[in-house]
Amino acid sequence: MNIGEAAAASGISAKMIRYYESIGLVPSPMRTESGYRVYSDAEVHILRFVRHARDLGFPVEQIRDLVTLWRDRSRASNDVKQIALAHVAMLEDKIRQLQAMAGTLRHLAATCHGDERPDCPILDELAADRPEAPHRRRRPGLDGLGM
Amino acid sequence: MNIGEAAAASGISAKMIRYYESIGLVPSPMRTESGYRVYSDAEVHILRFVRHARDLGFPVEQIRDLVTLWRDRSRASNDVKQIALAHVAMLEDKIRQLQAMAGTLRHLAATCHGDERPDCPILDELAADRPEAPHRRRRPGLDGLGM
DNA sequence: CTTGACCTTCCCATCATGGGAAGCACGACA
DNA sequence: TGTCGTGCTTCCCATGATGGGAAGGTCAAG
Repeated sequence: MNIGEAAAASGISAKMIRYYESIGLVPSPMRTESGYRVYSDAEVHILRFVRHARDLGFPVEQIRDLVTLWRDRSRASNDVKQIALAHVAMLEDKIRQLQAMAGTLRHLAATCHGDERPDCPILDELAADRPEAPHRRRRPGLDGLGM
Repeated sequence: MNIGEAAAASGISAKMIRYYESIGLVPSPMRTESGYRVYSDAEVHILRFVRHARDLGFPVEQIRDLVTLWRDRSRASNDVKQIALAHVAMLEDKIRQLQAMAGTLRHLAATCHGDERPDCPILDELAADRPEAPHRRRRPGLDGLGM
C-alpha cells in the first residue's frame, strides 16, 4: 500500500504521515527499491489509532504514550485511564477559559446597541485601565452556551 | 517610558510589544538618539487596549480592526458589535468541539475499570476501525462540565 | 515512449509566544 | 572617570500540527 492509499485508509494526510514518522510517532514502513513507502495493514491500523486519538484532541506526546501502552499487552488499564483523565481535565480547563471569554464578550455585546451611533461599551471596556471582572452568569458555567 | 516600563504598565512582554510593532498592530514609538523606544501614555493606552482584546481571545487581525475602529471616533457601534459577535460564535464553536471531545473521553474513561488489568475500552475504542459516535449526553451540552 | 499521476526530499509559512546571543547604552557607585 | 550590572537593540531559532510548493524520480496506462 502506497502512502496515498494509507492516507485515504487512515484519514491522515500523506504529509502528516511522513511527519509522524519523522518524529517517531509511527514506525518507518518498508520501502520499495525506488524508495516508495509501503504500508502493511498493521501499520495502517496504527495510523487509524493515531487519528482517533488526535480526533479526541490528544497532543502528540500523549498519543505516543497511548500507542506504547496499546502495543504493550501487559499494560495496566489504569495507566491508560490516567492519561485520558488528565486530558479530560486539560480540555475542561480550556473550555472554562473559552467560556469566560465568551461570557464576558456576550455580556458586552448585549449592552452595545449596535446601530449607527459611535457609542460602544465594547470599545469602552477594552480601553478601560483595568478590565471588568469576567461576566457573572446567573448559573455560572452552565447557561448561555447556545446549545 | 522605556519598553520595560511600558511592558509592566500594559501587561504585554517587551518581546511581544516589539512583535506587535513589527506587524504594524501598534504604532512605532519615538526613539532616543541611541535607539531606545520611548513610549507615551497614549501608546501605553493602546497597548493596554490590545492586551484586553487578547485576553478575550481575539486573534491579532481582529484586534487590528478593533484598534482602527477605536481610533475612528465616527465608527458605527454596529461594526464593533459584529466583530464581537463573530468572535463569540468562534469561541462557541471551539467550546462545542472541546465539549464533544471531553464528553466522549469522559464516557470512555468511565467504562474503563482503571486497575491492574490490561483490559481497556479506551484503547479498544481508539483501535476500532471506525470511532464510536460522540458520547450522547443526557442533557446535551449542558451537564458534566465539572463546573 | 510519452503523459499524467504519484512518490521522494527539502524549504517555507502559519500563529503568538518565548529563549538566547552579541553588542551597545545607561546609571550608580567607588 | 572607570567599572559593573541592568536594560535595551537586533537577529536567529523553537514551539505544535499542519499545509503549500518546488525540483526531481517512478510507475502505469495508452
